Amino acid sequence: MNSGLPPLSLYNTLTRKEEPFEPLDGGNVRLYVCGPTVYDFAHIGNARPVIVFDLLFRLLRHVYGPKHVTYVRNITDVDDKINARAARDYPSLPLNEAIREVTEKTATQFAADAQALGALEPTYQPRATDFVLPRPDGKPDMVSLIEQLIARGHAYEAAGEVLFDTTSMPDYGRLSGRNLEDNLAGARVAVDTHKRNPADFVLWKQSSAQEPGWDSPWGRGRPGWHIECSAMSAAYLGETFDIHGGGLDLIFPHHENEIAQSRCAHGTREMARVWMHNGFLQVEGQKMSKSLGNFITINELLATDKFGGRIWHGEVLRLAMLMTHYREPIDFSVRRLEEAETKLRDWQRAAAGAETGEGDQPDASVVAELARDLNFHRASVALDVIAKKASRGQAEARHCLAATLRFLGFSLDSLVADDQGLEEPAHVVQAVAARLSALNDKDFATADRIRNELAEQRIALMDFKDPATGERRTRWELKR
RNA sequence: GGCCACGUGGCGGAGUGGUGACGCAGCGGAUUGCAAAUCCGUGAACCCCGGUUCAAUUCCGGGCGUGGCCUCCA
Repeated sequence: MNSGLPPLSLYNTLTRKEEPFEPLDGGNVRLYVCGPTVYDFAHIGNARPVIVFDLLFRLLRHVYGPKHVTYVRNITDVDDKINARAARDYPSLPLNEAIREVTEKTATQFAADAQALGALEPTYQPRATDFVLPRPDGKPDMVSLIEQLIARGHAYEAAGEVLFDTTSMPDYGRLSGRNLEDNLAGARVAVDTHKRNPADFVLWKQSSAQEPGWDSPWGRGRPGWHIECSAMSAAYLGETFDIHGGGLDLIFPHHENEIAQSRCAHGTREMARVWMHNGFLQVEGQKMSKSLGNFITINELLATDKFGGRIWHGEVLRLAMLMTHYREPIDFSVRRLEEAETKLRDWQRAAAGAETGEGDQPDASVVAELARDLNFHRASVALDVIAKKASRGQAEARHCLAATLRFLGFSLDSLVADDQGLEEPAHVVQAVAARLSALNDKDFATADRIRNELAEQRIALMDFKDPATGERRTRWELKR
């Protein structure tokens, strides 16, 4: 099947190698990525996995067909940070209502951010709170998973909590390359006395009357940090699926513990076959942190002048992220954004006027580069070759460039707009004609005045020679 | 202290056991009344020290530097 399409290979954190990708079921390729905890605006570090795994989603859809790829990105709406934020921001509301305010507002903002970054919506975006208790539809849930872990001897109750027994799993720590002794040696927090082993982690914990909680076999409480992803991935993708993604910081303990929970609860040999992790961001050479004052949210970048004294388009941020291979660290800077903007504008200029339609296919060489572990940078070099041809006037290349840009998640007019983006282009057309007429009369003062007036409306004029007649003609674009 | 990444020209960044793509910026030129846009051309780099090898930026070891993780931070 799919002969003629490039072989796809992906780097697998589990094996520390790039491997050929073979889906378990080519008719349903399954991808899970850890989504946001909705307690505050997402920062630009959070934007990277959104963009990287969107690119993977698009590539998989291209290779296997849009109907044959399932992408799940969860929303974590139960967390102690959410509780704290709710109590702080809505002190007059009952906690549960306050929590709902916080999670609704933040989830909506996140969806808007993701869209601005050119990311497609995942197939499913489940919320953790819908998967705590057993469900009418019988999909896996956290309480049932925990019961299963206890029944199979992988978890135990202690001091009102349910804990995972890490010694019950012989290869616990394989993903992160850790063993239990490493964790012991590095422990900097006093070991909780009710844990049998220092590395054991919480599956369920008690809630006080003031905290959100669900009635469970172990009393009123709430789920531990990791169990939600085990439940929601199983609910939509099954016990074993193809790819699990997230940030590098999640390898340990989150993904390690997810693997432990899912495999032990289901009695399977693997949870996901391929584990992919994106690298981290620094900002202007320094770690991003609130205390350094270089903490920047996606929304601030898109809507305020906080970074570099101006706003930036979401697609510029997208390209700025993709310029560097997804596993490499990125030093985020104004200069990087400027370069991304220049590049995207060049591509859009070269694609201007292209006719696009439904059945358009992206360029094969670009796809082939992406198939090599999402090597976007090499793909962009291939795209530059096409853009060069397009800007020389090859209509076919222009068409291909436009289709490929769309495939990669970029629009054709985010930085450069032609008359479609303008309500009344007639006055521009008129002004351009008047200027050309003035130029013919060598009336440069008038011509420049018209050009300046248009510039104030963010309309830039560019003269060029008609290739056929040699006459001067003028092109214009709306700068955004 | 333990584990894991990363370190290529001013900047971004790919890649390779055999004298190092490409992009941005710079510089020179064409075009232009001037600009912008476009086109052509161009200089410049593989953290340090050992080892393996006929040959290392690429493999191995050590060092230095940066970053991440080390039990509730997605």
